[in-house]
Amino acid sequence: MPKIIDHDQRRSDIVDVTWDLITQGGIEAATMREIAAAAGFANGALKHYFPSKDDIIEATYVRALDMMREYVKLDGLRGLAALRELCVSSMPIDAERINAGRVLLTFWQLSLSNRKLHDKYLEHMRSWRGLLHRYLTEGREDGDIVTATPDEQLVDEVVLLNAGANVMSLVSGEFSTVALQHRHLESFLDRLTRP
Amino acid sequence: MPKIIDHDQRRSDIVDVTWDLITQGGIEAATMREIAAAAGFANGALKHYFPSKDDIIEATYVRALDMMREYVKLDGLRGLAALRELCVSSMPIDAERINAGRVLLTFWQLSLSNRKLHDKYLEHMRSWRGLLHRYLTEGREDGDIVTATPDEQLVDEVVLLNAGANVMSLVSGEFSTVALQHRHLESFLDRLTRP
DNA sequence: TACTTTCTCCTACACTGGTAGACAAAACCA
DNA sequence: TGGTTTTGTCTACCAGTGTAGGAGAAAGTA
Repeated sequence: MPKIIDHDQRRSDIVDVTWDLITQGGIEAATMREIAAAAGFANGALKHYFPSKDDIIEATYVRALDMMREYVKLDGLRGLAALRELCVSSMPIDAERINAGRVLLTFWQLSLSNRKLHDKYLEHMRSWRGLLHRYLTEGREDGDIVTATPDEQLVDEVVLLNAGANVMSLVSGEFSTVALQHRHLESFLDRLTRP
Repeated sequence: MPKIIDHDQRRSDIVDVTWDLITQGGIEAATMREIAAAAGFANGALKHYFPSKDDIIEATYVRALDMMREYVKLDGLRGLAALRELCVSSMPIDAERINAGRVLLTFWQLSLSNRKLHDKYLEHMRSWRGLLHRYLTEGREDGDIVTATPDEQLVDEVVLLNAGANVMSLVSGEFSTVALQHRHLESFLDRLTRP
């Protein structure tokens, strides 16, 4: 019997390395040779864990979407409080999240010519928007949220602000600061509580 | 004397073609051979008009930024009216502008590893934000804009909404519709007129 | 018509990418 | 200890890429 390797762990390590490469040098830096070298292997070693490069990329994409979910800690929260937590923790407010934004930017582009990635993103959006809708509804039930603006518009506004913040924190971070992001969110949340 | 060619016209044609290729297949589709073929030439014909591929890409980038400026028709407008025009016409509200968003998405990514492109974008942002600031100031002078929210925050909100809309119209256009974009802007502009 | 300059095409070159396959190394079981 | 199967290395291949250079075509002038 041969050497025993935890394949899932290996795959996870490879995705870690791919993530870092994309973070630092974009998708162009994530070549098979680079990924293998950064993971401490020679060129052909990855093939036992991923059939092709596309599979590595896809796994890294899934990691990015999962990570956005993991940031959110909603233990027991509901309504307006949950909404606040969801919004704050999905904005690019620290170095790690800004890196995640870079990965996201990469995959937005890839998903425009890759149906599988695109479908994954749509599913992610559906679930994220679903959460936002739910907390808005709860907030209205609790009487905390009383604005006349329809929920659909509110949800979309959060999504646009989030996507915009992810882009701008990368591309013009000297203008779109973290402090401004917090102000945007406070302004948004404040509006919810007024008719 | 040889055949007379308008070099500027040629360069413009080449940029047109490159634009279309990026629009349809992303930056990967814009290879020298593809660009030449789509422009009706053979491989080596481009070299008389652009020294290298990077120069074609850069020229296409400049075109993208110029296009965003050209959309805006501010004949004689000032203050709140000018602000409205500036906001509306820079959102991805039709097919052509959505295509421009795709080009923008490509260049956001490129500018992360290309100082020259990055500087160009920062300059563009500076001028765009400057315009927004100016119209906000005028609007306050005219008494149309009375909100207590500071201008810096308002400017950044427009920028984030715009960037987010550009991304989302490409990646999840079925959620972030053009109708919603108009609603976001109306909501934003309406807020300016209230304390 | 002949000449000169520009433009265009074609081929080639150096390089990089993903992928496949042969072979060596390692590790566990009998 | 020996054998078997996985794991890892190395080399090679093929398809692309940007770029350079040379040969020919085109076009205007003398």
